[in-house]
Parts: sequence; structure tokens; C-alpha cells
Amino acid sequence: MSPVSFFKCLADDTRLHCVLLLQHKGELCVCDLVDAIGESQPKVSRHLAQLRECGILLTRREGQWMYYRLNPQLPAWAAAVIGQAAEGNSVYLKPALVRLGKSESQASCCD
Amino acid sequence: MSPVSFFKCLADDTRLHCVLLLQHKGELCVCDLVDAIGESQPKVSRHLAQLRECGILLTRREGQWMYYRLNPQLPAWAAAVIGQAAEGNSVYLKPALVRLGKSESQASCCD
DNA sequence: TGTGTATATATGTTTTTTCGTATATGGTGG
DNA sequence: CCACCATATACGAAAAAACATATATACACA
Repeated sequence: MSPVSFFKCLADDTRLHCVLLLQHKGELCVCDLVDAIGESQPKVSRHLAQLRECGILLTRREGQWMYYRLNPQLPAWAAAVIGQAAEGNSVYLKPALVRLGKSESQASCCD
Repeated sequence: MSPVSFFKCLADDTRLHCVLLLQHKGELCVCDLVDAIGESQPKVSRHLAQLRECGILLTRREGQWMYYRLNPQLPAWAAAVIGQAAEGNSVYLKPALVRLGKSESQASCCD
């Protein structure tokens, strides 16, 4: 993966939220991400597909639900970039994390 | 600077080359960058202006020449991202570094 | 002041990206 | 098989980014 296409993947609000939330939470299903980010399901799904196609995310199906996670085989520099971005932008990420916490404390979309 | 706009700045070949070359060399004038990257002067100049406007680069004028460098006051996470990107992509950067070395060994554009 | 060099910007066009909406796919349970 | 849910994709429209080319600015030096 070229560095430019990697950075292109992070250069969108929806995609960056997905990546940073997954870096934080380990694994999430699409409905969790839709709730946390507050965008339409097709929009989130399209961006997730893009992140998977370029190798940043992996998926696992469980029944009706599709779980996304960071690809553990990312080049070290790319994983480090994601880690730094997550560390340095907790303020940017916080609202989505709060929404994620709320939907987890209640009956979640994927229980 | 929002993380998304920061990553947008790195999500272009010309801009990423500029940033990584400057990370490597400390300070370069526009003509050095034009030679190293092999793109037209207006194109490089436009991208440099964009990097300066978003706070990633600073400039210093010396006579006819304009020298660019990384902004030392970048947020720590952003500086770390640039560092990681430079470390992990020496292959991507190498051709430009070679061209830079050649033009430096000869009479340079800005001597 | 006038010429030459380095760099910046303006303009119109083309390409790329993103989007909303509609629809398709794939699995679950009746 | 059917109705339902979660997710994915297709498609045309709209918005954003990048481009080539021409021109402007700023400085140096005669």
C-alpha cells in the first residue's frame, strides 16, 4: 500500500472515525459504528468497504452481523501512524465514543 | 488543525514528497523541490502554499529564494506521524532524494 | 530604470471524491 | 417459502480537488 493511498484513507471524517474507534475498541459491528458516528448506514458501509479494500480493516461475519477490526498485519509505520492519531485526537473522537458507550449500556443493535 | 485536514494534506503525491523531503533535509528552496520531485514549478508552488496555509510548513525568504521547512510547533502527534511516514517509506522517497543529491553536487538552482 | 530569475497566483477545465437514494444480498426465524 | 433484519452495492448528481497554462509579483543586478 502506497503511503499516499494510506493517507487518502484517513483523509475523510467518516473513515477516520471508523479507524480510530476500531483502534480504541478492537472490534465493532457496522450498526455500532453507524450509531457512534451518526451517519447513514450506506455511507458508513461504503467507507468501511473502502478501508477493507485497501487493507486497513479486516472483517468477520457472525450471523447477520459483520464485525470490523484493524488489520494486525499493517506495516509497522502505518499502525504507528494510526496509534499516534488516536492518542493525539481524543477530543475529536470523544463524542463518538460517548455515543458508543450509550448504545452499549442500552440494548444494542447487535445483541 | 483537525486530523482530517492534516491527513488530507499528506494525501497527495506532490505534497507528501515535499513534506518527507523537508523532514529529511531540514530546509529546501522551491527550485530544489521542483528538481527533486520532477513536477512543474506552479504545481509544486501551489501545493507548498497549501501546506503553509494549513500550518505544516513555514517559509523564510532569502533574496530571490524562498526556503520551506517543517513547522517546529506542529502538534506532537502530527510531527510523530510525519516521522513515522518518513521512516517507513524510504523506498517511496528514494528517487527524489537521489535527484536532490545530484542537483546538489552540481551547480544548484539556488547558489 | 530595465532585464532576468525565482516564486506565486488566477482562471477555466478536467478528474476524483463524496453523496443520497434506491435496491440487492445474505442470514434468521416463523 | 415468507417476512424481517443487517449489510452491501449500484447509479446519477453534486461537490471538491487537481490540473495546465498564462500571468503577476518580488527581488537582483546592471
